[in-house]
Amino acid sequence: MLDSKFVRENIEIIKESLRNRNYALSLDEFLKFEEQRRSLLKEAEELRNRRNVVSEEIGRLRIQKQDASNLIDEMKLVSDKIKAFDAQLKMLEENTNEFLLNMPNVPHHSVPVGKDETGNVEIRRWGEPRQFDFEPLNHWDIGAILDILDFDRASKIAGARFSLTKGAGAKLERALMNFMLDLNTAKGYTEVFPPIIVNKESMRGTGQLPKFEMELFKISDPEFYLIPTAEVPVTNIHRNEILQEKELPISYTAYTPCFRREAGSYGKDVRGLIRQHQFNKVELVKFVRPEDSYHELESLTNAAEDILQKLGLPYRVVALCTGDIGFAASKTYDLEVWLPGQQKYREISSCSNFIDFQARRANIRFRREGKKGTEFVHTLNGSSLAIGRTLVAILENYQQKDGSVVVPDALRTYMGMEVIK
RNA sequence: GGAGAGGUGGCCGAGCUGGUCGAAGGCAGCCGCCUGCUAAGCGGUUGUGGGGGUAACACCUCACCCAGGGUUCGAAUCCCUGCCUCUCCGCCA
Repeated sequence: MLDSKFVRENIEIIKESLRNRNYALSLDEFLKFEEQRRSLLKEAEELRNRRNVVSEEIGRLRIQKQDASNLIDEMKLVSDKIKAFDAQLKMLEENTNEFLLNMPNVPHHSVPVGKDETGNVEIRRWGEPRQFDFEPLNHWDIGAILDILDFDRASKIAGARFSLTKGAGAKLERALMNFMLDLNTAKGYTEVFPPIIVNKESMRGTGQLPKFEMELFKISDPEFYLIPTAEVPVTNIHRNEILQEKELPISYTAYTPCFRREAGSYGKDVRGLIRQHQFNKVELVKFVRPEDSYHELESLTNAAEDILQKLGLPYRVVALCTGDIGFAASKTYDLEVWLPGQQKYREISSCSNFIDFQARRANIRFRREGKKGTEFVHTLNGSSLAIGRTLVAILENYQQKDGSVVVPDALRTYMGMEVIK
């Protein structure tokens, strides 16, 4: 969420941001309501002040056993007026708040301007796509040959866009989680295992609600949501807290299942593991001082890249442009892994700096050493990595002519085998 | 699922027969004094958010005693709803 004062005082910046993000939001109504709200607030507060002063006087008179009925009558009227003001204020506040909750973050000046994913900019590449002396297969074909992926039965159990891993496939999934968590904790990230069902406040805190309800699985009675990413529960660990400067940066890593409706992606990636309603992911989350956040974004992105490098998977780093960047993010790098089955780089991680956008929604602040008052922290997160897609990348990149798959060196102790066949 | 207790400032803890309560007292923190150092002791001070104000402070004001409603001239205190915590019984991985 943006600061309403910031919006009021920086209309041009906001307008440009909305234009670059392809958002058709009019600020005029917001500014009008904001103006009304502030002038009403002032009047209402003056009346409250009057009531406070006179009520005290009434108390004094009663102790002295003097008559205060005329003052009480007057205050009845004042109280009625206050109620009327409050009702109006409440409406205006709901309007402006609703507006702010639906307003996206302002992209950092280093974010390339562009209208969709074609405007994204490649920053660097690592690794060379392997040259095959045979026609590389898709991961679902490899999975079928090795009998480690079973989509038919998964759809019987749950439905479309669910998967079932089996044998070495299931073990590979577990090996990847452990490998990633071990690597992350060795870098100083604290491992947490949070709830994967959360309340509305948490979803609002990180920005999924109110705007993206359609993308979430919801449980009613009682009302809960399944998390679409560990970002939600982990960032909300510190909701409504004031942290000490010396505690920062706080770094967490978490493995969780993730659940997404994938509404509106009907034609996309219908086969295979790429786009599932349920998938596993290891996430990195950081809480940092404002002046450190862009530097920390680089460090967090490097941590995610390190996993790909240790697995020997070729990838590239892409800076998302203003038209493709997420609602809450001020800057995002996507990591895209090479998939021989598709002859394409596909997203496997997304690392973002949210600056104070989530912190303001979730009310996560910190106090500077020796200074009065509080400031919002900056929050960041990134996948390290999406497990299912990593499994896809391994199957496709390490496949052999005979249909077997070589286990990357880094995973052999976790897998207890060198080849899946 | 049944029965009960409770949620107050960084922490502990009073207030809860409605008024002078942003809230006693203690601890912790900060500033100063004192003893040759340390400890103890003495004095002062220390919440968050909004609005106004200032060059910036100061300052003025409103709100906040789990959350949301209600009663009242006035609510931390009374009433209702929700959430959470704890104890006992039952049930269960």
